[in-house]
Amino acid sequence: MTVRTGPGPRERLLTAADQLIYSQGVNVGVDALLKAANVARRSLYEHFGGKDGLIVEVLRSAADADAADYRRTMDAAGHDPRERLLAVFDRIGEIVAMPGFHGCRYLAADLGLTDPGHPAHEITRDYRRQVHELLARELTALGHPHPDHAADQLLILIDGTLAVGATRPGTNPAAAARELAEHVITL
Amino acid sequence: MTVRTGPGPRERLLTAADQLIYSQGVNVGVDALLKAANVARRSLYEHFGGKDGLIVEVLRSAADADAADYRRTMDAAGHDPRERLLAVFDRIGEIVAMPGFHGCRYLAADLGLTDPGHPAHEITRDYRRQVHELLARELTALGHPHPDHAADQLLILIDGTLAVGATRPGTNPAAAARELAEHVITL
DNA sequence: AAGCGGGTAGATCGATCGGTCTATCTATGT
DNA sequence: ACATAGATAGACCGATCGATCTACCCGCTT
Repeated sequence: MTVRTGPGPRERLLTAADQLIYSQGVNVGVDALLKAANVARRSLYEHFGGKDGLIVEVLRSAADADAADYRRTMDAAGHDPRERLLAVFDRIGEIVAMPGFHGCRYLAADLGLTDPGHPAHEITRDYRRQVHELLARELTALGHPHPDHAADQLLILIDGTLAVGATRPGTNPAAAARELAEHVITL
Repeated sequence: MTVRTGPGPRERLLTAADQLIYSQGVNVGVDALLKAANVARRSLYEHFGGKDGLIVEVLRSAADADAADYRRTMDAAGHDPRERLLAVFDRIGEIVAMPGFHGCRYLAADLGLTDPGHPAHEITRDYRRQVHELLARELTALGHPHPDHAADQLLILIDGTLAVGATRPGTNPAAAARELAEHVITL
């Protein structure tokens, strides 16, 4: 039959760890993760080799989801590269306003994992490169003279918005960043 | 005589913790802090009441020092508000380029201390308010129509620069941010 | 000389950390 | 019917966490 079978331990661990690691930081205890996922201790080490492996996999799938979210956001904004880029900042405005938001999870992971050799850093680096390329592509389509440089600037605005959104609640950093993004785009 | 007496245990703990907490994160062990400061265990609890008290005091003194650094940077740039504001981004460029830099310590503290009630959050919040006011004052002197809003934007650029400087080594985010800062100022 | 406050050194506490282990249960395939 | 793979529950490991405690030592005042 193989029906009515809910998500397996690997899936449950990933989704539970995704939420718990973001809300509690990368230093959450293994016990808390297992309890939240309702998974046996052994399953964690079978599927991920350890806590670090789980962290890496959580970040990887989150990065895929977030990159897809950006793509979806841009596609929903039509074909004009200007609109597609500005839509990203509108979307970030929504993200920052979501309850429970408290900063960029990738920056949090990088800051929380002291060891520079931790494999999680590669994931976050790749994710940023991916977003940068996403932005640069639109800027190129826009005919921007320096798409790479402009993408750098948009990335600064994005990271700044996420940081300010986490640390200065009540303000609307996404709207302020969007204005600057318009200036970056308009050239 | 009371001479030739080096810094006391409180001073040593503060300076050692300042470096160690930034380089290792707020989760450094108490043992590591004591060892780095060459201080008896008891002294920590006598002077700061515990690890949390030490963290708070470290952040407070660091915030004072950083705010003073911003003021000094602006004063060294002369009296023109434009020059004074742009000098901040040049200074941030230096900071980001310093060996061992790996992000804004205040954001790292906020992200590392999960408990929203931790007293350290008040310190970081006050620091940001302080910087915001510093920027807004110059913008007002510049005759900017919306100094508060512009200060918000400069703060986004600053936080974004620090984040990108930490996560995308090799790039020069301060220079890119400075261009956008010029646009914010020029109105 | 005596007393005292501030400092050091280090044992010790219970809790928790990440990780390994054994034992048991269950569903599947043959 | 039986064997096997995958999952669970939970004991257990050494290490480390933050914090408390005792014992000692030094320099100062009186």
